[in-house]
Amino acid sequence: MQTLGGVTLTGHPVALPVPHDGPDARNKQDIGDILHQIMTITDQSLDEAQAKMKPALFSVLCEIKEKTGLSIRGSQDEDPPDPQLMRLDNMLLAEGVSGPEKGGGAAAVAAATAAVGVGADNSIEHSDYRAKLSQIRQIYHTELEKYEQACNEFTTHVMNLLREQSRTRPISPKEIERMVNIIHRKFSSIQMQLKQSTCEAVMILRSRFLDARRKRRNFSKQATEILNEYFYSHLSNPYPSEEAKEELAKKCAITVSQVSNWFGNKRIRYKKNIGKFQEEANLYAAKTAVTAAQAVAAAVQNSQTNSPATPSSGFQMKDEDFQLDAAEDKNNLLNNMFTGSSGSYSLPGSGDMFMSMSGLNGSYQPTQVPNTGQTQGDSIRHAIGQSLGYSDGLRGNPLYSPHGLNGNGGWHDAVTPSSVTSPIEGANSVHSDTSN
DNA sequence: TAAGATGATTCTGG
DNA sequence: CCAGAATCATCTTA
Repeated sequence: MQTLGGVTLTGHPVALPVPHDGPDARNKQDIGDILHQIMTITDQSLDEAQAKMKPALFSVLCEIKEKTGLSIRGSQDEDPPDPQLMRLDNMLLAEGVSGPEKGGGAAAVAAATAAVGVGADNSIEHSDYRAKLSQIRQIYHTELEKYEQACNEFTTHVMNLLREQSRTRPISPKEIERMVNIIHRKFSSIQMQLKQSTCEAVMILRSRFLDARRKRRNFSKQATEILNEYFYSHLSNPYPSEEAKEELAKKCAITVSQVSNWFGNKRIRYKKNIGKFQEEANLYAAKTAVTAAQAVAAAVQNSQTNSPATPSSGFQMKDEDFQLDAAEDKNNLLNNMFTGSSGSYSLPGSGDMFMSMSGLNGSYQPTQVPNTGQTQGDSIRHAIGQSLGYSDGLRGNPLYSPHGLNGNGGWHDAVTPSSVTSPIEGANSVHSDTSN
């Protein structure tokens, strides 16, 4: 066991050699010996001593540092998931900026599209949106990668530095780890900024995209025609079913919600000013009638060759549920279709045709038909009523309203005779029908 | 360029 | 949630 000044390296005191020869010479020699001894001890074992002391000192200092360090920033070590960061992440994922590469953002485009409702001619805008989105995505990923790389580089650098410094000052691995965490936190806050600005960019892009959609475009003439045809041929109940809407949407190359919008607007505007729409109604009534007549003729031909003549053997025409009950009625229908004694024509595009035809020349009375010949009017009505199975209760219904509008609410309520402004329409036709 | 038309949105009531 | 009503914003037309 080496000693140093009477103290062992482990700190236990030892007895120094006591000189007992001569008082002076002995003392001198003793001191010299001791000094020599000390010198020898120091020279020989300083390194060894250091090697033994240092870890002890190191751990003590680290412990002390640890304690103070923990008290200072112990609370920061917990890393609760930042709600804002989570929101940003979710949004980026939803927008297709982060997440899988292919198809990313398609959902967002679809959502944006559905929210506004767009026609088929917007694929260019779609691709534009997608291109811009992928641009944002690319920038985002490049930046993210850059940040991550920088973060890693810096972390390694700091770690190396700390390891290096740990030779000369008390730095525990735990502290290095903590330092790494701090660096990561700093970088993640930068990342958050990146995510935030990316989100902003996406929002801006999206709002521009949506604004572009807001710029309404009139439907094509063809689409309006199809919609009007449907509307006027279902005037008593212009509420297309979901299937009908889908069909119309398909035909018109618009969305179902646009069809709904259109019908909503149309119902309101028609109801507000029937007179204004009368001409249009007549036009479409006639138009539909022609197609209907053609279809009926075709059906007659068909029925004559096949002659099923069963009441339930209906046939489908376009979107409407036309049903012919008997071959006899089909013939009646054909015979009477274009033979109104008043000179007006009554064509069975559908049951609602009567409503729009009512204002054609003022002579047509949809249900009562007082001034047309009883035979003619009745036969027409009979033929059509018998031939066409309408769900709106046209057939033989004395309460049938020419505009499908009565005083009971819904489509049948809002129009009072006074609101019928058309001079040719004849307010009493409405009135008489509804009051009957 | 004003007026009207029209598609979309928002609010409200059932 | 849906339809009606009011309203907005844009497009079309004279």
